[in-house]
Amino acid sequence: MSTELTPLQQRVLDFITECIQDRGVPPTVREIGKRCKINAPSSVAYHIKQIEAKGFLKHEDAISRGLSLPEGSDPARLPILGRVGAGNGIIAQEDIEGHLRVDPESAKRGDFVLRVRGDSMTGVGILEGDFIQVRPAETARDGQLVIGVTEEDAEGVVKRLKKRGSSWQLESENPNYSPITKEFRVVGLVIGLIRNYS
Amino acid sequence: MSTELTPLQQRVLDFITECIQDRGVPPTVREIGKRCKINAPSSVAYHIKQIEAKGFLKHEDAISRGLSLPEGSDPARLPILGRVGAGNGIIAQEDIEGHLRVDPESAKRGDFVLRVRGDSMTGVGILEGDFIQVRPAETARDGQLVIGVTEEDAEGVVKRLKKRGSSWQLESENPNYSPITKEFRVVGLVIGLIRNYS
DNA sequence: GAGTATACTGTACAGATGTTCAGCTGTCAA
DNA sequence: TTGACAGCTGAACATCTGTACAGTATACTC
Repeated sequence: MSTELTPLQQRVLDFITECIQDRGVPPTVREIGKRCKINAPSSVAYHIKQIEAKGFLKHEDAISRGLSLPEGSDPARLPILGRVGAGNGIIAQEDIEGHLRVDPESAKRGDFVLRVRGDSMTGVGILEGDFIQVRPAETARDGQLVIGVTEEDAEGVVKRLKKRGSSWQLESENPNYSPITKEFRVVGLVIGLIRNYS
Repeated sequence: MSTELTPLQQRVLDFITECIQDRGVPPTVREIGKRCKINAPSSVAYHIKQIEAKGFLKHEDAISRGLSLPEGSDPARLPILGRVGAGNGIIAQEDIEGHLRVDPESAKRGDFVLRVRGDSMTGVGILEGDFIQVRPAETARDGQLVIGVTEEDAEGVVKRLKKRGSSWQLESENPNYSPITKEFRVVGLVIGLIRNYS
């Protein structure tokens, strides 16, 4: 059995998700059939079994509307991987310090969260203590906010990637800091920011 | 009719909440009756009507398990209420423009999200387009970031509440803006910030 | 051509389910 | 005592609902 959903199964699952999220109540097999142009309730039951077997659905037998979305369909749970130096900080060891949940629409598998340290990016509203959502990537475009790592000491910093002349560098958004011009590597893109005022 | 729930109604609501959150499927009137020692399904229906009338429940008529928690009961899913002027903007009509999910640990019932407009708060890293998580409140302490509304035109702005001498004012974090000294009202506290880089 | 798997259809049915209705019980104020 | 009201009961009912079963159609393999 494939682990992928067929287009029809996807439509069924989409409809179930829509009902649960927008209406709060899961649909019945007949409601699904009506919406997805499946005439027999037993056909719908058949598909539900398939979808459940593939892990995209939880189904309680013999309970009306006994459909629910499995764990992890809620806000995506991203690991907090340590602090990132926005000044001269460090991506700490990859110990997971905790988890932060974010909107699943803006998260992809593999994303992680870093905590900002230092004030080198205050010019673009990235403050000490902020959580930054990072999407692993090895390349980036000119001007993007990235997580950079210098070869020698594996420091990790939030910076803006900039092309100056023929060479690339990592620039701060704070006049007190000078750009990093020595060899570095891009390890991820900054795609989100979460801040908590306590 | 009071706006408070009776102890029994609270137990009924707790059970419904428990079912929805833990099992994913709302209970039937008979399941509620069994758990809450109410023998007649019609009694349960009676209580459900009460609870719904008090605004703690949504109930779709004649639909099995047609119970769901009203907007805002899922602390993780906050309504986006419109834009908030960080410069001279406006809290738009309370139309819900969408939803944003946040970490449930940092959300409470009643929280909502506003989108920042303008650049008056860039000094503290609040940029145009950012989403701000707001907790409704009518009072705040000196120095807190708040959502303020001026009496005359119901404008809503993100500002810092400050006491200057004997009077309070709303200050921007951008030298280009002057403080709001005319009469205003605090409607909420800024407790979080979510930014998406696209 | 035979066999098999997948994706359905149509029907039937037992049980679940929301709702209605008539009536009961206790409390509280007039 | 009376009346109003909230809370509850029990029975009945129409409908909803998940499931089972017996088939059909198509595609693919052997």
